[in-house]
Amino acid sequence: MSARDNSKKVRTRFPPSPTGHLHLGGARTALFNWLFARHHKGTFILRIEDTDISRSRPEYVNSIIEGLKWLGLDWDEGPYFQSERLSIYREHIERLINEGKAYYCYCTKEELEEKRKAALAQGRKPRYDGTCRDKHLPKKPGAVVRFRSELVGETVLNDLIHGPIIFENRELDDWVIQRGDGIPTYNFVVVVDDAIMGITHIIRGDDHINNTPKQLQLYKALGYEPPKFAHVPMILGPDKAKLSKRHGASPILEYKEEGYLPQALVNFLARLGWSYGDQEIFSIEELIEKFDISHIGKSASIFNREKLLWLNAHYIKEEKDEGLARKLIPFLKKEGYQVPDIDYVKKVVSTLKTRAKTLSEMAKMADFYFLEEISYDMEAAKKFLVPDIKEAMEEFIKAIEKLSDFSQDILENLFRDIQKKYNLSTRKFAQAIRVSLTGRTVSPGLFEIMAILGRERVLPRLKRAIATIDHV
RNA sequence: GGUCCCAUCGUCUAGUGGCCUAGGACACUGGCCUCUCACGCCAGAGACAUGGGUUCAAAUCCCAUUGGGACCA
Repeated sequence: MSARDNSKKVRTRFPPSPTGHLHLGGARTALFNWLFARHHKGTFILRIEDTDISRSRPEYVNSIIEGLKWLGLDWDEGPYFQSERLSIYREHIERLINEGKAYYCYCTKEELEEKRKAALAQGRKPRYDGTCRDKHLPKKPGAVVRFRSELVGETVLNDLIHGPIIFENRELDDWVIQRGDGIPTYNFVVVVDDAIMGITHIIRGDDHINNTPKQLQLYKALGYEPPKFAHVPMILGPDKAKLSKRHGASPILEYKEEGYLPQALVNFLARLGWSYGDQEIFSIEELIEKFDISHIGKSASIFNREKLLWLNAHYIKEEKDEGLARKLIPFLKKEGYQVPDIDYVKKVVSTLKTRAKTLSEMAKMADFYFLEEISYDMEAAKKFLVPDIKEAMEEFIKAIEKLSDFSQDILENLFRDIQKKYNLSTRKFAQAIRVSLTGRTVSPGLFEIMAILGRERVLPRLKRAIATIDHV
């Protein structure tokens, strides 16, 4: 068969269950699988694990897909839906039963609960006692199907990240592979799908390590060759507990809303658990080229928003004005500004890109470029819009009115001359103008602001500032 | 409770027995640049969980302890 050929070509998968949005942990798992597949020129598969019908929601499927797309993680096959593959699972269950590798079990929940308590009371381990194991019971509504797991020996998982992990078979009990309602269980379905889809490498969270021996025994019973496993450490919150909402583990798409760039997130996620010497910044191409499982660490990592922010700032600085302007426009609109043409936004962006860490932050900083009438920060106005600068301001205005060329250099020369003439400190005069134009004491360079705003917006603001001097 | 995993600066990490007086990055502190802020540049502080081994030599190998996490119930 072609199984041998297939074993050469890498096939990975990302199998989210649509019971929630795509979060950081899932996104990183997806990224690692994607990178591994791309690195080896293999195939990346998307599979939606929606067998839990009660908790699965179509809107989560959409959200996950959109999240992956935004990050740029494209898949070559799928999305497959497990809910459409139930007959495949049923066939496999029947096969196992016929071969005596699985059996129907009539034990009720209550009975099992009692046995569990009894075992616990006697200091024994609470595991299935094998009541129905050798009864060869026929199918019956409500009966579960259990896997006949091995009683002796050991199952070893040769993990690509952790090395060999040995499990004593006697620690495993006859676990349920199909519930009373006829729905196969997670550990069963995963194995069947991965085997049928020819998955060669499973990269997943190390919270699955303890599931693996069960799955390994199932591969064996089913006669499929198991894939290679790489169990990646988890991402924890700042309190070292499993990452949850209150840690900022918001859905991936929320990062988009907050003005993060996908490259930043990808770079951040890649470096969380994986490293390449001292390198911190990686383009997608570089990640594909350099990614390997052997440099994935073993210990859990904590989500560190500061570093994400730094990376985002980095990619904002790196992005071309044109592209950045396009990305910024939705954020400007969200702030309620009237947005003129893209050329104007491009200029705005060029002055803000070293100052903002996110696009939404940038939009907020940009208010004075778009608002018709700015509002003063009262402290700033009180401090800098003072009588001392009034005359100089008036002369500055007059000079500007006469200017034929409203460019940065000209404006700066003019500013210097007047500042000297009136013996004002650069700081004092500049801050007065800054407050006049932006309402604040912090902004991009004065003269670039003026050149962008243009004379028609600069003059009224300066005049208004003079008028307020007497009132503040 | 049982099983399993993990352990280097606050955080992400480099490190695969001698190159380690432990390197880089974020954050932090100081300085330079400067019209403010930011960017940039320079400098600084800051870690091998503990205890035993093994070895001429251990962050690195082994064992125990402690601490964290996950899975199964």
